[in-house]
Amino acid sequence: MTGLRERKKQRTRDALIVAAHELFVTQGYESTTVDQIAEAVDVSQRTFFRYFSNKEEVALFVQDMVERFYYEAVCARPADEPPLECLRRTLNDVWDDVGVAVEEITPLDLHLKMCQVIEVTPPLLAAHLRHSLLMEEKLVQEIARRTGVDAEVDPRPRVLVAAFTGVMRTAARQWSMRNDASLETAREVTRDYIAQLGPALTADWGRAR
Amino acid sequence: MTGLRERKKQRTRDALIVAAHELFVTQGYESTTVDQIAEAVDVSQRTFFRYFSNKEEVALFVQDMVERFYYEAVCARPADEPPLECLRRTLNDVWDDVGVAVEEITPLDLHLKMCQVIEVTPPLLAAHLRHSLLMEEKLVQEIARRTGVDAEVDPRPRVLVAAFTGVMRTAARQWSMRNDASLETAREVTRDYIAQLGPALTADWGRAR
DNA sequence: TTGTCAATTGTCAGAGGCTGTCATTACTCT
DNA sequence: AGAGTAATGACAGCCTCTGACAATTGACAA
Repeated sequence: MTGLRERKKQRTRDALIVAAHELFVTQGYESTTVDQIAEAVDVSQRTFFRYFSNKEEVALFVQDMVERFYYEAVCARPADEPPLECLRRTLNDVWDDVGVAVEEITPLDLHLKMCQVIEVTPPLLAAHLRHSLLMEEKLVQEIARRTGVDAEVDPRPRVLVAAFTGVMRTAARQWSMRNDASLETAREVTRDYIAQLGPALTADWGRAR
Repeated sequence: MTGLRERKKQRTRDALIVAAHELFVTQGYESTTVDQIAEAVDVSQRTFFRYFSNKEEVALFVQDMVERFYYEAVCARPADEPPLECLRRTLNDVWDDVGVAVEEITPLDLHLKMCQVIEVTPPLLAAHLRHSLLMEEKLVQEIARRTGVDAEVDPRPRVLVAAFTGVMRTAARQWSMRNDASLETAREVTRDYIAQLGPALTADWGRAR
């Protein structure tokens, strides 16, 4: 099924991603031109734009893949789990597999550095947030399906997902600003933040954590 | 205090905003060129970019103002309120004043239509989300100050704000997709969604709303 | 009022992102 | 091997955005 043509395309795409990310990480996103990326892989600029509809897309490609990965893991869960627990446990279970999936395209190291670039580059951060919002909507539909409620009538699926992903994003952001950017610390920070979701909403913040 | 020079600038800026928003609303954001906007106000394209650093900025100017407005209202609140209550009540109290403040720049009608354009225009939505994130960070600092905790150590301010603003955004999004886009319905939708924050997070969704 | 200074603007040139078109090259399939 | 299709390269061109410099206009003091 995988003809030479398709393998070649795959390789070009991956090469573009890795070359682009390396340039972004070393000299910054905005001061890297598409011409440079194309030249690094020895294709024309026009070809670059046939693989990625814009410069943002190549920067966010791996991130988007990770989010799809998480979404699909949620869908594969037993339907009788309480919604919040489902989101939380998926996060925990899926972590290692994500690392493996990423490595098939780009070195994990490079990806983690790229995550930090995304956080500090306004147009990338903006695009990333928008992509996350699309994924949120898919999660809403899935949670609604699992619980048998209609998301257009009952606000709870949207509210739950909004709150949960909001906290996840915050954790990711905090993690990205540390100097030890490893998968392990990312996991810990995220777990800690999610655990605070309940306490943060209660009226009384009396005793600190 | 307000010399002729300054008044003139203000007028040019407002004219650019209104002209831009009218064009965006009628013919779409992406198919409106900066040249068209500049021409509508009879200034050069270069002058447009002296008032707004990019095309997005003129589209989001009023939105950003509204968010600043909310933030400042939060800061003006008594410090002994529980954090969640503070965010919730501010929302309720500030609503009418926002309408008045907007009218000083652009017709309220136009602004509400512009809100819908933002939601359905990818680059605008992206930039809007990013701006909201910056405001979130300011809210985090304010909540941390009021409650006397350190946001770099205690995750609760970030978690609370992330959850709260996440839900607010969701409400805004849902509202924007209705056909009766009035301030009043926006208020109602938002209030309803915020009220569901507690119930959505509990394990048992047993009885529907 | 008038002259000087500073802020605002217009004009021009140019880089960079992105798209349409068309000829050329590279695979696929019979 | 040869027809058919997909991928690519090479232009040309639009639009966003920036730098530089000259022209204009308001502010303010003499």
